[in-house]
Amino acid sequence: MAHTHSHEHDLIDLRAKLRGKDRRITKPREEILELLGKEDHPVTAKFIHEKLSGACDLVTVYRSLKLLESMSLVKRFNFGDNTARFELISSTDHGHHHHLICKVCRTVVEIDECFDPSLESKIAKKHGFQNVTHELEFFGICSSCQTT
Amino acid sequence: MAHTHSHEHDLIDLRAKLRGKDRRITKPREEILELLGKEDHPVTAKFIHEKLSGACDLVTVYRSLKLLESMSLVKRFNFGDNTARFELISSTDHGHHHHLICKVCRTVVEIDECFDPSLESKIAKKHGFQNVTHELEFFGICSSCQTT
DNA sequence: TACTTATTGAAATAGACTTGCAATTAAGTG
DNA sequence: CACTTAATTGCAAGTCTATTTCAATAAGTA
Repeated sequence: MAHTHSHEHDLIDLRAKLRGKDRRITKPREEILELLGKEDHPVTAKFIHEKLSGACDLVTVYRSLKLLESMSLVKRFNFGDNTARFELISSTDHGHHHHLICKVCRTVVEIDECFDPSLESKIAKKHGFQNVTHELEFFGICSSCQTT
Repeated sequence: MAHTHSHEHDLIDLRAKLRGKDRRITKPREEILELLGKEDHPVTAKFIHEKLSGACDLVTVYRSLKLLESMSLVKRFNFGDNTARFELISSTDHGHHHHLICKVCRTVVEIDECFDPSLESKIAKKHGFQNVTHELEFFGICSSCQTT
């Protein structure tokens, strides 16, 4: 999702969630969060590390992302290429949305649509599961990559 | 999906698809296909290698799976744990179905339900994509793992 | 059977991610 | 502010999945 709003809110969120948890507000964590606020699509740890160009170690990026994910500030996505991608959880959709990925050029489009939630509850009920969620991504060939 | 039918068909399929393609029918390929025919859920390359206990190298399992996938005999799934899982493509659903995975014990349930295909075509049209498909998996907590 | 070449096994390599540990630094306290 | 404590970082090393290289092997064909 495009984050056209200020990122102030995310940092305030970070501070609030860290406080009183024996966790600390550090520069890498703030920088990563700020960077994610500027991105329109999920990005890899490597990408973040390169964008931050030496501000911190790649290991710290991995560790920070894991922490931010556990605090529900960031969501992890999997586009099937053995590389985790991370996106800031927006307050509007609470991180629940999907993507349309071009199989050729890997272009990513953010998707707002989703199927009816009744399907999920139906499946949960049928198999006795609780807290059922889903991961859904679409794949196809974008207009630029179509051989006409 | 449970494969209660004979696996003969899959082997015939393999032979047919390999023939005339400068590809060979080998023991590892047949054994992997046969093993997959007996499994009810997607399995990892490592699992296959262990089940075949030394019948062939793990590298050969990876290579064979990639080949079988390219021949549309096997489908690759991703359950979000950085490990590819493979399942025989059944003739009934052409490999298109989903799973419900317990976040605690990793139990897998095969799911037949899916959302209305119109959602997919709607998304494809909206963004100018072609050949749009999707990957969808459900996650939750199974009845045994629920803390009552 | 002999030939051609796809396939295999073994070791090396690649890439994403994690872990151990000493050095650093955030944040509370006097 | 100085001091203390423990969380955090950086670096090196280690894991784990998967791929590549290349000589040896074996499938399919004449």
